[in-house]
Amino acid sequence: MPKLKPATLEARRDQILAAAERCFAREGFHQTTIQDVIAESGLSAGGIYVHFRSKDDLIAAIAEARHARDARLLSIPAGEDPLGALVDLARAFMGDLDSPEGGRARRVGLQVWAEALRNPVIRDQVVEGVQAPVELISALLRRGIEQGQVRADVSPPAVARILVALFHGFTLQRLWEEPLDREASLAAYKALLDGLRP
Amino acid sequence: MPKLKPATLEARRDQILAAAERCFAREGFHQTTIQDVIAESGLSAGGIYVHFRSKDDLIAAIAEARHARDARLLSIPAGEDPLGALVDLARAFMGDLDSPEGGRARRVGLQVWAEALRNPVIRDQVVEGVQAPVELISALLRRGIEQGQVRADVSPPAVARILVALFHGFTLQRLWEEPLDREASLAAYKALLDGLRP
Amino acid sequence: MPKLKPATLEARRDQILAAAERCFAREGFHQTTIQDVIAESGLSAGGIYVHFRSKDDLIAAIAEARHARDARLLSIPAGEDPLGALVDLARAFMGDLDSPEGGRARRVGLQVWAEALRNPVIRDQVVEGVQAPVELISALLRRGIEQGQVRADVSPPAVARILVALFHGFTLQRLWEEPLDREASLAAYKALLDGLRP
Amino acid sequence: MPKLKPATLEARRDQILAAAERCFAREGFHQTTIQDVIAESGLSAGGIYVHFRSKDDLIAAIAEARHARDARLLSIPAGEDPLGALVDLARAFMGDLDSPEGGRARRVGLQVWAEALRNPVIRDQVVEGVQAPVELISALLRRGIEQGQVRADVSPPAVARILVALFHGFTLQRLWEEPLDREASLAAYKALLDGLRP
DNA sequence: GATGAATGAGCCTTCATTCAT
DNA sequence: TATGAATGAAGGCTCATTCAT
Repeated sequence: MPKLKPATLEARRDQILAAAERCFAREGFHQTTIQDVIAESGLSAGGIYVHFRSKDDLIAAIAEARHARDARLLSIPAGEDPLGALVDLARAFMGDLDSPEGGRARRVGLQVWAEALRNPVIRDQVVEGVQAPVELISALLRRGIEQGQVRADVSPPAVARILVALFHGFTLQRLWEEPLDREASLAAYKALLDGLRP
Repeated sequence: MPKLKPATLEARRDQILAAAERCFAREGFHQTTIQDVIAESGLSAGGIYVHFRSKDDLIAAIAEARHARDARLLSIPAGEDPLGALVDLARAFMGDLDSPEGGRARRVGLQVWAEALRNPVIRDQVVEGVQAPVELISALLRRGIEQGQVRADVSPPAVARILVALFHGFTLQRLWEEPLDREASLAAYKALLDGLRP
Repeated sequence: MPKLKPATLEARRDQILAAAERCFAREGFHQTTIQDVIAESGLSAGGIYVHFRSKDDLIAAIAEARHARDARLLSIPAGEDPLGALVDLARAFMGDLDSPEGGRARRVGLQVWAEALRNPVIRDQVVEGVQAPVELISALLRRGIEQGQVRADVSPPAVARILVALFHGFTLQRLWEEPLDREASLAAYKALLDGLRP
Repeated sequence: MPKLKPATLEARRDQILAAAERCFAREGFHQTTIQDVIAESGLSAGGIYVHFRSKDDLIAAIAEARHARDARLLSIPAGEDPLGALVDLARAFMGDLDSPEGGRARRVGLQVWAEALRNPVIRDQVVEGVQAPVELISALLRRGIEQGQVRADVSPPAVARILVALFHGFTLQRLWEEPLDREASLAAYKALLDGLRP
């Protein structure tokens, strides 16, 4: 018989997660101290530990949240034209990348990518997070092949992986604040996609 | 006027850098302690500080070394066929990625990419490190356009950026030890490059 | 004027004390957390503080309870034979020591003995707890001297203290789970008591 | 090739142990903070950890030191008269108890006795520490039986255990600063020893 | 009265860095 | 120069206690 309503508890947890995300986006996991999160969240030292067992637990929760967010982004479904859908996907992706929330998520995402090298749990999460877009794009390509809009001599999953890699790499350049011309990038991307036509 | 021969000094420095690289590849910058580097290098605590002013200085040196190494990789020159050169480039890149030394360098590289978000000096280094391949590939593409092997309606630097992004993203997937079929990946890459033909 | 019936209040208090005794017997005063007592008692954090002002207060209550229990054990009265009564006393003492409840009480007792070094209130309690058996045994010995069953050249309180010391030391060995042969110990004890005969 | 001479290192270790003993004698193991030991020793926070892995390690070392000290006290050998030797033993024991150093050792000893209930390593040490005097006294008694100075119907180890218990219990009363008359206590002890005569 | 989330002082420990030898 | 014991400022976390519900 909990004293606070579960919703309130959940809200507190989210409050901490949001504060942690801001901190982690700013300073990275290991340069952020629990004190930073405390200050950012407005709670007290012990308060964090009511909701998270340890700093690592908090990091895991953040990684998990980012993972869930990425999955949500993929809901962009395909229309009639698979290659057009791939362009739409890129456009949506770029749009999210430029939003403050998306930018923060990506900054944390890069920390997660790096952390995946040391933490098997996070690694599995990251790999699983790659799997989903690969499968979505593979499905689009398979449909394109069936419909004769995509050449039949390419392996859909291999191309899908390459395209996901392209998105990831683009994210990196965006995070480093390199001068990216969005439309020129899209045009270049479309040119490459032309290579998939029969 | 150092008492030891400069060569000996340089050797000591390299010994520390090599040890640090192994540590950083294993645990990341911030989870690696100076004690770890000391143990790995076989030197003493004070000994490190003769050659590096601080841990940050050591990290900067490692980042710089990685930067230099990347630049060296780019020496693969282009032959007559620009698009063929892009394939050669990818092949060389993949080969390096699979070598133990290259793998370690990339693991550290991912740490550097993440660190670039917090450290302006490293960020500039990383951006500069992207610039070089972008320019190399741009040059290839420009030549291709001139020679009529590449369509004229694409922006060489934009395509170059996209291709570099693709390499970066591919590196990530490789580091996460996802199951990558090298030849299928190359075939997919070649298919995309076909989109650049006139 | 409490709203709950005093009996209920008392029962809650005893419930907490019983839980605390189990915890203290297991882990000692300072290694037991209030959380441990809460978990053991099935109550809530705040619930403890309705009945005890602080952890120190709880420790004091436990020490007091042990003190009261010890006093109750002393009700073994003497018969006609003072030296025989001393043997009966030892037998009763050993019996209690071997009971689960007595064992737990002694484990806490040892914590109390240690705590007496730092806490004057507990020290006074402990000293008072020694006083009682010393006086009981002194009285027995005095009677023995009067009746000619005990040699007259010994100081009853001094011998009594020594005998109480013997009991305390025996308790220690029992708590450390050393291999003690009860009958052999009693025989040795009786032999020493023979030294008190005229 | 250590920088400081091993002797210096050992001295530092002893300096910490001495400071820790003073603290532990004053406040007990768990109420003493590492900060207390630091302040008492004059070292710095990290300095402790060069010589001891953890607070528990420090406690173990103190317990070990006490153990070694106790063993040293036992070197009082027996002369011709076993019962006389038992009196000498008691006298030496009391003398040590009254010395400042011995008092401190006993205060820590009581903490060790209590800790033995929770810590198997310390328990074994304590049990071993009891074994030694038991064996010494057993040997005395056996010799006494052989020489006809001690009655033959008692079990030497059982009596020895009882006598050690007596010493332990006496120590407790001394630590609680109860009013003990040394000569009266010795007389009472001697009276009990008379019970061992044939 | 009871609950349990929250508080915050303080604990043990780490670790980059220094400096006497 | 090299050594490694020592420094001391944090860092992560605990836990006795409180108080809004």
